[in-house]
Amino acid sequence: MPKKRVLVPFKTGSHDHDRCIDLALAEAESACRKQHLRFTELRRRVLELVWSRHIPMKAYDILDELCRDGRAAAPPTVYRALDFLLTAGLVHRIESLNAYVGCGGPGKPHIGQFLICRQCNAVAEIDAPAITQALTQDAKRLGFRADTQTIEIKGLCSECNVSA
Amino acid sequence: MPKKRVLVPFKTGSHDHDRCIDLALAEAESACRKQHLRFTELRRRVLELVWSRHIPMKAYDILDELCRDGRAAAPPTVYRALDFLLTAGLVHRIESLNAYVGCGGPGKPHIGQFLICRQCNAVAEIDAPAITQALTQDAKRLGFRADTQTIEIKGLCSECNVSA
DNA sequence: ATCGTGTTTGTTATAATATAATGTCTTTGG
DNA sequence: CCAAAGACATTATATTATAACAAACACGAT
Repeated sequence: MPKKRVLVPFKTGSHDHDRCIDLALAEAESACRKQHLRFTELRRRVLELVWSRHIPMKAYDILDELCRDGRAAAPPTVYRALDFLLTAGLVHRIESLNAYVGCGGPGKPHIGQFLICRQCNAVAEIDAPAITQALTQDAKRLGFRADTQTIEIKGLCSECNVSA
Repeated sequence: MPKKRVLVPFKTGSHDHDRCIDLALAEAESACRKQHLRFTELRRRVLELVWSRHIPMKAYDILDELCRDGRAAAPPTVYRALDFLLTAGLVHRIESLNAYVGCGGPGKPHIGQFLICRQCNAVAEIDAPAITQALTQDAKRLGFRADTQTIEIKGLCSECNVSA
């Protein structure tokens, strides 16, 4: 079984976040080229906005930013771009927040598990195949064929834990 | 470690569903009495509607039913009742569907994991402490103190699997 | 019993999230 | 270059959820 990995660690502290963004955009560019998907200016910008912090971004916040860019933008503008990014495996949707985060392991298909800090909203993405498989197995025992998993854990990240 | 349990099995086939409802209402009644919570007529009716099928119910569908009852009802009517039932541990919210299902193990605190059929929408609730604990443990290794978990698996239930 | 207090419900309004439908423009492959 | 498909713009509307305040009700203390 593949080993557990931390796909996106908590990054609440200061770090060179421009590098995170640049890396994500470069990976996206390359992933899209490989799959013959069009990584348009709009999609690139939306992905950049999703990655603008290590916290989930809401669709309407992204919309506001696009408008601030001076771009003609309405809800469908954002939702279409997000759909594309979701389908391309470049972002994940956090169901319990109606919000979106950048995917930490684009290219390699995986089922992400998310840790979400109640306090600072920081999100970490991990990939624990043992859990994925255990769930799939448990489901199978009930005759259920699992195809997608939504796993979102809320709590306090290490920094907020200390300060709480 | 407590053993894995099926709290609510798939019940797509025919069964005496009135018994499911009656049982759920009786358990709710008793749980509320124990905790000195008011199980009002409205709350009882909303719980009954949540349990009306083994599929997730949406807030506005519940609202429609309340109106059909002839009751004065508006969105807050439903959301307040649902909040109460959620807090009392009598229903669960399915985040990925914005919908609600009856809790299969009220009284005993637990973290439910949900299996949701894409085809017929049937939902089963299981309680697999091994998974809950593995996730809590993985989180802990990142300094994250988990307090709630959202686990929702989509796929095909046994019946839909056969007919698909 | 009844008064005061906190809880529950009613009511109106509005916020937040998401999609439908249609037309135009752009890209791409032939 | 042209045709077809894909991407984007635009308008309207559907869906989900909460804020704010008033009225009704339930319960304990007297």
